[in-house]
Amino acid sequence: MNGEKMAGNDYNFAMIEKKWQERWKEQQLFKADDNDTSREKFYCLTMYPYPSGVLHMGHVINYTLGDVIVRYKLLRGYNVLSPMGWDSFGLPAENAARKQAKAALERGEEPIHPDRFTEDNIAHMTSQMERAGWGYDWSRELATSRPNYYRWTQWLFLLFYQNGLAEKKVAPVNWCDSCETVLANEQVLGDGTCERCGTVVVQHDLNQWFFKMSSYAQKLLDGHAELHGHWPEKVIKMQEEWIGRSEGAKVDFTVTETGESLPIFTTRPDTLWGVTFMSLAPEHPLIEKLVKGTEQEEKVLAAVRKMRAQSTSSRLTAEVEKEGVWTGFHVTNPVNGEQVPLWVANFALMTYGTGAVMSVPAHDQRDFEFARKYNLPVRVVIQRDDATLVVEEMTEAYEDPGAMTGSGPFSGRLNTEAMGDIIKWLKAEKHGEGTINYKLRDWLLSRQRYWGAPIPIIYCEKCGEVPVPMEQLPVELPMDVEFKEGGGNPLASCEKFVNTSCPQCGSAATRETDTMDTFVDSSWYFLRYCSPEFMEAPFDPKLVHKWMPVDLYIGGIEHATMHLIYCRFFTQVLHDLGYLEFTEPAKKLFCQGMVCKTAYYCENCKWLPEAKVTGGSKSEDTIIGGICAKCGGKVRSEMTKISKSKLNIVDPDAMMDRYGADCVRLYMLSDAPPDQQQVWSDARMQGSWRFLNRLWDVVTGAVEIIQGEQQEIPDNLDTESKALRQKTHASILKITDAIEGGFRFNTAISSVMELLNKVRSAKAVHTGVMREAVESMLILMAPIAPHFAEELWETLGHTTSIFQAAWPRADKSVAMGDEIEIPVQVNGKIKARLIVAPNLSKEELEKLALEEEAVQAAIQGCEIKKVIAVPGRIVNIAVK
RNA sequence: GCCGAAGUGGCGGAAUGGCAUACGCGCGGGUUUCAAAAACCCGUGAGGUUCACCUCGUGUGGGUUCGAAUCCCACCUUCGGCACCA
Repeated sequence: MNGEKMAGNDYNFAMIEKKWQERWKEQQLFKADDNDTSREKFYCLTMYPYPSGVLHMGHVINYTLGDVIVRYKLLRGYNVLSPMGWDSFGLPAENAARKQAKAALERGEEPIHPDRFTEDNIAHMTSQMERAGWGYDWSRELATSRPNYYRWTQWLFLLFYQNGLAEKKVAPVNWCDSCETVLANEQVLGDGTCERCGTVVVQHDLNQWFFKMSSYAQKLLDGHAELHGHWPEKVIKMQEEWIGRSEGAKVDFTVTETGESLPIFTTRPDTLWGVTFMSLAPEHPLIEKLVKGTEQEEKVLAAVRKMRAQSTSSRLTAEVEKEGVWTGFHVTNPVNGEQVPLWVANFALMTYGTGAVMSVPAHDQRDFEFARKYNLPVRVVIQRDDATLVVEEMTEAYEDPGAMTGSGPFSGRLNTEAMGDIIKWLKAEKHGEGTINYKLRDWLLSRQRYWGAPIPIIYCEKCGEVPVPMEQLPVELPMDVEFKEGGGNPLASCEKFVNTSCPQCGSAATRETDTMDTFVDSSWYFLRYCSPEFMEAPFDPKLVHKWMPVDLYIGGIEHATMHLIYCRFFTQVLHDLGYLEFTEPAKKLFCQGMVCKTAYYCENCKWLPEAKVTGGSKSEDTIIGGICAKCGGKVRSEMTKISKSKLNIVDPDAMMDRYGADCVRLYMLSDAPPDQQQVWSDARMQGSWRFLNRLWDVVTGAVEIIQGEQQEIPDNLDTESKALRQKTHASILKITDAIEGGFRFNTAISSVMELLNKVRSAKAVHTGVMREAVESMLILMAPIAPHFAEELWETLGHTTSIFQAAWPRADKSVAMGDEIEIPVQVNGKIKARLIVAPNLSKEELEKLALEEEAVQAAIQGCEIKKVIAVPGRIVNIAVK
């Protein structure tokens, strides 16, 4: 059972782990008590998984961390809420159905429905989770694809709709050809590819559903104040950048020829007098309107089409050559009445500001490059103080502070100082006003796919867009729909679903066939866990009040600008609508590191599994100088995140078969702090295994000695017993600190190892001291290796679960010991060591240090300048 | 380009102003064994050496301090995020 590498007397993890998993289930160890008011609550949430069917190492580190903290908090006496559920809507289930639809039909079978696919996966992953020993209150389990959950997702959509926070509008949106759906801004990566599948996203103007998240930009930023110190600064920073606040002014230009208003946003109103042209985004609606019927219409529209065809991605990278076309029109600058040409430029973005940019080539690098390319004038209105800018000699824009020139009433003033006055002046002169702009856009939530929560809207010819009455929810997904590859959304072709009657007037109407982004589902699941059976609303306010906010949220940093923004947005909206008393969903956020392992790459055969690398020599866990078994080419190695595509995956099931769940859990936490990258190493896994077996041997070996009548620990212990007792108490202190001060389980584990080494080398210690050491080790290890600790706890004669024991309390004076070693330095070099009482005074330390023979020798013939004695730490003698 | 984090033995890492390299891995030696594995014990930063001793040593160069891996300045390297956002 234990695998070929294990010796015969290794502990039998398979039997033990099963036994305790069953006991915990019987005892309902992880049942959170809604009615308990005596214990403090602790809501520990780990990001729920998409039920792909199998656990991967990312899940293992995430859920192990959560479970260790849950068990630690149980030992500290908290009423812990540790729920688990499934992010079970989404493309893979639907794609699987489509993919095998044809083959199934040929066999005369129905393809596997996404619902069955999903539920089967959930069943399998649940058993994997139980096997890993992760403790959840399964009575609160939820799956977002079940009607009793998505009914409330729909309810929340309607709530947002009723409050003007959900709307359908035409906008330029991201379309992924491979996923056959639109995507939210947050789901398009920096390089313009789909976050899910890597396909380059294209832009279309489409009529889509949005949540008005942009109106929460400031609130989302303000909320960070509460999160500083409790969320990783990196995540807060990423959100700040994503929200992208910038202060500036809105200034009203007008189209000279037509008198139409054309507002712009600028952060540099101090350069308004240097405007020499205006740039419009290619998507700007004004372009078509203006050029219609003019002689340049064809030329302008052709250029605009070309610019729009460039994907978002290439438009967004700095290397792309600036391109533009003159519309034939001009705009009038309100500050000086000047008329400057109106251009269309590929670097102007419709999705930021007003889609129109005032161009000041002397003081903006983009405008400068554009002006030089199209021979547009450059005018200096900010002078540097160390030299004089001369337009003809400039090779780049001058963007630093300086004195304003040729700027009407502001000439002569330092631009940075005048900024506030300029904005006041603009307002007084009715040319514009100070304003704040954000990069954050509205959240595009509709998806042209089947496997999601249907958007509960009906379209009626008479009444228009009509929300489904809340009491008619859920709008259920029809089960008998047809899946076929490239067949579009099966909902749209399901007449039974589409055709309905108007809830207002009763006449024939059609349903919205788009479903919601799965990030909508996950924006409120933590609320549902508080009252999973509640049937009057998405959550029971009383229970949400009891459990929320989440005390600790654990998950990957990849959600920094997706899920973690969305769920904050939902929480703030629900707060503003009076449903929640708090504005932030999670008090503390912890992001675990990636699990990495060596991957191998051959120029010809691409990524290789380790088994396909031959020759070379193995150093640690990496083959160096190996050869590709397929083509004989050289293989290079790279330490990288475990992933299917790089063929360096580790199968958690196989590891648990071989070493047991406790050992895998222990290993995951042993090597590095959990927020750092973890390096997977089979060799080090063996180290964890050895440690568990040593501990097992020590405890089982100690049973006989300590099982007799319990002995009080006397005051006059022998030296060795005293030393062990001191180590025990010092370890408890150190381990508790390591966990409380940032979940540094790696140092906690090494402290237990040190204590174990001490116990092992102890010859004849007092049995009370031995019992204290051994029991402390077991409780300290219980969160990490729970089955193992339970079994030994029982072996020691305890009849209740170790998780009903209390976390050990350290006596600080015992932990300190009676004597400590104090190094004595001369000019910073150690010359001697003193063994003294820990509380020995500064004066006595100084005296003892100077009396030391080695110190005397070292300071012979020198003049003592200063003696620094730090009680309990060090003595340093500075000499000349 | 901008912002941030990090850089310590052969390796993962510990020490956050006071004994650098805890703990573990690996490696070397030993015990046990017919043998191997496992287990156990000892050793393991580099260089020197008069071997119970000395010198050097935490990316590089400076600085502050009695004392710096830790604080400050500059630089190098690696990783991460952002990047035509007006």
